[in-house]
Amino acid sequence: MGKEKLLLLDGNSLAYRAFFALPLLSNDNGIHTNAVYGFTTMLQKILEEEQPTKMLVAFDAGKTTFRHQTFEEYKGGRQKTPPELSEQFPYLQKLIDAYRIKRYELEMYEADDIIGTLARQAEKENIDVVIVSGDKDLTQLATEKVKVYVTRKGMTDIEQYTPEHIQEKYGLSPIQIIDMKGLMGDASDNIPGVPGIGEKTAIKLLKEYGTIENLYEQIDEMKQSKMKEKLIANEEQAKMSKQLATINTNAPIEISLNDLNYPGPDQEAVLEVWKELQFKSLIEKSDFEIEEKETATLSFKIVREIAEDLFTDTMAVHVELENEHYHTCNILGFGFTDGSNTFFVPTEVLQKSERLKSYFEDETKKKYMSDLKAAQCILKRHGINLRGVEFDLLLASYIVNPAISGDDVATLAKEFGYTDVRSNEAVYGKGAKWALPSEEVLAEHVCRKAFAIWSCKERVSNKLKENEQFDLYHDLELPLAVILGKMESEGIKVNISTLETMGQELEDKIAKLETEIYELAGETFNINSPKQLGVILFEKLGLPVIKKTKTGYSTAADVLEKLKSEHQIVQLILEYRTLAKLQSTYIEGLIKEVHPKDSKVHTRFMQALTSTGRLSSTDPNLQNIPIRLEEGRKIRKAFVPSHDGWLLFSADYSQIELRVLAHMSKDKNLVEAFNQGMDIHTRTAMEVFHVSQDDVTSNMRRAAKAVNFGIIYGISDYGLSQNLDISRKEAGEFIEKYFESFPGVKEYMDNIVQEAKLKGYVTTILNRRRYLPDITSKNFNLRSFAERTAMNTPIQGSAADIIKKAMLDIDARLNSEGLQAKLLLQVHDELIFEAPKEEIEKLEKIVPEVMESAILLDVPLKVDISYGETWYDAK
DNA sequence: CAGTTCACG
DNA sequence: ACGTACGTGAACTGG
Repeated sequence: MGKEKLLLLDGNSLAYRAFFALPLLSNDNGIHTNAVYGFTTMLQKILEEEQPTKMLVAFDAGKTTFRHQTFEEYKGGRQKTPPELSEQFPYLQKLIDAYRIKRYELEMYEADDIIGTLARQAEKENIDVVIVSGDKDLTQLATEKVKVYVTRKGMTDIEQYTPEHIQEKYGLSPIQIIDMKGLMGDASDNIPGVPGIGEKTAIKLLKEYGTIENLYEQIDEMKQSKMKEKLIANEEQAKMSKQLATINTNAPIEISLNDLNYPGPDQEAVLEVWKELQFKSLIEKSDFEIEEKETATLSFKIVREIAEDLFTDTMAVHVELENEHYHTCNILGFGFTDGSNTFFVPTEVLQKSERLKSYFEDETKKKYMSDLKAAQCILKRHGINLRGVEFDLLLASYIVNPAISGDDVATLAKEFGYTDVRSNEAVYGKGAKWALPSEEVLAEHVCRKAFAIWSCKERVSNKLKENEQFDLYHDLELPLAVILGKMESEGIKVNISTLETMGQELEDKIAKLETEIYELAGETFNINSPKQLGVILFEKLGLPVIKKTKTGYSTAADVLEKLKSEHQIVQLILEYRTLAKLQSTYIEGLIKEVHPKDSKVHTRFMQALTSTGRLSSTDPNLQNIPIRLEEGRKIRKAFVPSHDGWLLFSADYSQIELRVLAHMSKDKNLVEAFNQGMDIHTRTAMEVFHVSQDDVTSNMRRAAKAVNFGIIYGISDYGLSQNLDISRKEAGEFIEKYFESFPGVKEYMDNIVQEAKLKGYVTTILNRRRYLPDITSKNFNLRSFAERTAMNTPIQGSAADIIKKAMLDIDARLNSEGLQAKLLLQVHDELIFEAPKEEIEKLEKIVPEVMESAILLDVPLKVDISYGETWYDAK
């Protein structure tokens, strides 16, 4: 057997050291990871260099130790362990266990004493010892056989304290370190020492006298000095300090050297912890075999004839799509598994087999999927009504953590520790290189996705239950996906010729503006290029530079607005921008999205994307169709009902976010304002400007409105000053006055930021979560951003909860009333329907009633409705 | 593919 | 002292 080597680590001091040495990293779940990361890098390095045969990480047990009996204030005045560090200890322990390294702590003793005791025992057995710590306290243990390593700056930079090194550095032997501390004290442990004696003096004295005891025996011979007086006056304290600094090498440990054998890491377990903490760089460069190992084999069949009993009662089902545009693309195949039987069904079977179709439509056959909405929509195009979906990995993952990015099964499954799915890119290639692989390869890929869904279901569901989010997922998002799918499949009709006519007119106007702009500029250039435009405005024409971007001059609208009076060209550019935007995005862009078959646009509502719980809309985005300016608003004339004799019907929540704020903050004044049914901006103006309702000018109301927005966004004086174009001081005064009038809001905002710091996340009315790891950042910008987010997300997210719930309720109600009216669009606080004229009267009553009672708040919800022949007229 | 701008709530 | 309002998507430029 080779030479034994014992490696002893001081867990607490290393964790502290790493925590303060490294920036405050965190994973997607908002758990901070820097201390564990630093510890890991140090550990990896030391394992490689030292190749120990025995190992132990020692921890401090509790607050009080035997040293406190000597000196009550030992380690007094220490800052409490920051919560960002405390939360890391469980992970640190998990990691150490994964390495199969022994951990130990002992009541009333510190890690130092455990280490000292074991070091001396090992020495007697002629075993080499290496001690690693984050501070120098342990250097007193250094001998011929015991090396003490202390980490410097980073974590992997190490200073070796051998007796020779200590001799060189201090001119003392290791054991004299204790005497040195006795004389000079140690501020971090609150060891007093002798006041007025520092490192230099202590070393000088010890070189002469050897030990504190010896020094005091011979002190009479010392020549008179201030120092001598101090030493005499503090003899007791010096001796006590030495005692405190002395590591106990005879601690009553219940662990022996034989228990410390180190068998090497459990690589799989270590990787598991690294993945959880997202130590991506470590995973990549680790020589652990796991990442490279072949994914576990999965046996599957390719099924072309559907037997009667092929489908079991509960299965994971995956519908593989050509691309993300599920309203237009093809199905590539189907994967199924019930955990023991896994098979692939080629797309063609859909035409041939009634059984496959009825399986999808059979409500009693429970299906676990990922992105049920996509499957529902594409199957609908094949005349199939998907039913019985009980689990959706995409939605469940989103509820667990909306920050999880990526919507393919491989990425999602990975989040929950299942890695045996290849990326789509690896299977198909990307961009121009995209190609269908052989059926065998495709089948395996699709089957693996189904298997991944099956494997993750339990874990994700448990996580949801643990977070008390199962209801949000199961009773809100899951049924909502079905409704959104219906809305998307239904689509909204677009009158292309209306758009084309508008496009013609725009083209003329844009051409005219172009010529005028070139004339005023004295040359032609690309007006759409901020870079070229900047040169014209700020160099050639010499206009004052108001704002800069990273890359040059800002030519954004708010800047140009301020330059209007400086030069005629500015106004023309603003007009050009407005029209060019309409033309490219809303005329040309929209026309491209109209399906020729039905003259409709079928947007995709992204249900697992935003960090607040809102939906988003793409291809086309129907949530940002112009309305604020009349020119743009006319675009809405092109959106029409899909049948003659039908109308578009719109219902929108009035001030939903401020009402949510009133509810959540319970601010008396704000609640009262809504209960009285007042115009909230006017009311805010009355409070902030101390005037009566009749004396509120339109400017005051405008300012008050901006303040209200600011409150929702997580107010800052700077932001408000930018918005209102006033000084920061004035903006600050507005805010102050607002908070004086609505103290409950102030209190709520303070509390929510506190809560976010404590828990690492904020929640909405229906317990949707958003993690905010940056809330404890030392970086002002990151932290401020997280604080504003903490204030905004519960408001924006709760409003999203409310309208989502309303969509479920309205869908149920339309069905139960047997109405033909169809919900088509959602625009954050607004629902758009189409309905036969004859149903309008009913809708006028039903829709507000249902929306207003979706979730009951401490203040009433108010819904305004309108309808007309086009979306434009539904105003 | 990042940066800028601008449309919406 | 720090330098931004919150949440999105699309079009365009230019490296």
